Amino acid sequence: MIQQLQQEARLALQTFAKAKKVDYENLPLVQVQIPPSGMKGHFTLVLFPFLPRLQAKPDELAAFLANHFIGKGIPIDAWEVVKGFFNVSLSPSYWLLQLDSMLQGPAGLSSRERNGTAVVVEFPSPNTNKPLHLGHLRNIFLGSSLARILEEVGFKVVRTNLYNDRGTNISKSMAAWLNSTDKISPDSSGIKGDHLVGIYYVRYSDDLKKQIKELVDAGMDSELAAKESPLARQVEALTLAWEANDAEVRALWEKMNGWFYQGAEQTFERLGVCFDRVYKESEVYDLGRQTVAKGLETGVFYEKEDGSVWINLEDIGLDHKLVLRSNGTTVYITQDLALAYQKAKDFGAEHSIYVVGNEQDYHFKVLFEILRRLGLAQPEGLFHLSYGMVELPSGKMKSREGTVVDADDLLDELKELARQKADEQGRLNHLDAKEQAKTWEAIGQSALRYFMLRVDPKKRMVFNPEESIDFQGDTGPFLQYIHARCASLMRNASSMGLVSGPVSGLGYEPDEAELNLIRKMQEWEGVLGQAAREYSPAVLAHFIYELASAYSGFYHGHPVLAETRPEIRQFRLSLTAAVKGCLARGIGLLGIEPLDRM
RNA sequence: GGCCCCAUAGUUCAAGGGAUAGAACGAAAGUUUCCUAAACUUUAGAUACAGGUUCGAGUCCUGUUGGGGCCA
Repeated sequence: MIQQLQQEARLALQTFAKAKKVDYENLPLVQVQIPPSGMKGHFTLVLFPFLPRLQAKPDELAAFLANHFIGKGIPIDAWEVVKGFFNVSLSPSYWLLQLDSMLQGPAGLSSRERNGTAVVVEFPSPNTNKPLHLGHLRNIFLGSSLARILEEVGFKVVRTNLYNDRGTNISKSMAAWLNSTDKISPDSSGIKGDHLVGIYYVRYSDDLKKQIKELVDAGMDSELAAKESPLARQVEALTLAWEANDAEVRALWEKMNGWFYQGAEQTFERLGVCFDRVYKESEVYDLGRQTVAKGLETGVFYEKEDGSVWINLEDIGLDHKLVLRSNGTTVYITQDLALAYQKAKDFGAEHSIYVVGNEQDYHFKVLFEILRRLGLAQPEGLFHLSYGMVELPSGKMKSREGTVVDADDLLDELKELARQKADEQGRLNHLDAKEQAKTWEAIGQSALRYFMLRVDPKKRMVFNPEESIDFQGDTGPFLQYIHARCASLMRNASSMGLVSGPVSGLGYEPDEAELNLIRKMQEWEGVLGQAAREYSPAVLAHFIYELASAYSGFYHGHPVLAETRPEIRQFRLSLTAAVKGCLARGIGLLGIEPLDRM
């Protein structure tokens, strides 16, 4: 309806302008909004911008528009003008018909022109030397929710993941493992593989610190000590040996990475994500050299005397950027070039989205520019979904200070919290143990997911592990709760022999709260489109909360099954069914499994 | 040193250049013989500072301060 009002208003204003003999071709689009609560009307058209241009008074313009709308069959019931705001109300029968069509099933999306277009979404691309942490969770939630949203609006989505499985980081874990006397494995210790690799990584850091301190105490410069310590040298040697294909080092590397994959995949499964294609840095990095060689031929890159290869990006306000070291080893961006090439070959996708933290903004600016110059990508098809860092109240997470919030631990804690709450209130006693456990998990995850997704991806966010996540108020469990209540109501209805159905023939005039709910649901398509356009699940998250909250208010003041007048009872039951469907769909797009009982 | 991002109630988050800046948590008060009280209702409380553009600025521009990030 918003679109229809906008289009018709445009036509009407053009006609009006013609009659006034003023420029009618460059009129801006009319803003159509929802009026603030307390104002009359279902929709607002903002007339301010047109008043001087059309030399008209608000009343005059509003009357003209109202006439036009009515002439076009838009069921205007009432309208009024407040300052430059033109508020229109539609007839109750219009809203009842709207509800009927919502009950038919999911609102059809009109923007089908994108149908079938492929888009690659890459996330969360972890290093293989440490288990997943809070930051990865934000990444995963964003990536997987965005993938669902894009599918919903008609894209064909390919989910990819890139394991950063080689180089200094994993060498550090390997060094610590080699130096250890215990040499434990996941099988021997029962420790989850990714955590075990992380334990050795931390051990490396601790030992390195000790070695550096000893050297510094012996009088060495601290920078030199960091380079010259035995551990640092060992790591360098391991990395070189890996590059040289040393069989022993490769075997150990395979083994420890294998531990990591096993652990990480377990966590992915718990989170309900799976990937269509998994890349490993070790498999593509060599291709990077070829890509650089090609770029040298075509003059995109240039070579310095020492043999290192660079690109000059001064003309777009960036500086010179290294793409290949003088010793022939690749840098970070070399591999990304290779991977982009590989992805283009594998999927030929027109769109490629990288879900990566905003500390890499500069990196992606450079990467996209290089890809463009190499002719490997259409610039408008590339998007860096740059999300803000997750911080703790004490500041950034630091592995050195042991303040990193582990993903698995956090999921466990939230599940436990959900269990405690449910137990206190004896809520899930009627379910069997398996169902109970599933429900706790779903509640815990809904809390975490919603907590992180409701924040604008671009913004950094603060996570307080002490207070953990609330289950009250603007939270995932609240959404679940409202959905479960709707489900419960529908169950009770069906045991009374009542079912939802068309409402337009009931002859009932909905009140404000009821109309408001229908109007809210009508926003679904616009909200979904915006979320997809802006790559922002947060937009959808806010909408769902508003809908849930509005229903909650309605529920308290409006008996449904207890209502004695059959037509009202039938209307409210159908309204509830529609809200439940809308909530379930929205929650699902955030990656949250909607619950029927909690 | 160069470049990028951010600044809204005590706290965590909203607000396509439009009306009286919305929620939630926390604080204060209330609601349960009634479809799930993880709920509902009410009260108090905010746009860092200084200019500018505009009919209209939390939003755009400039500067200042404060915070964060990136730079083989």
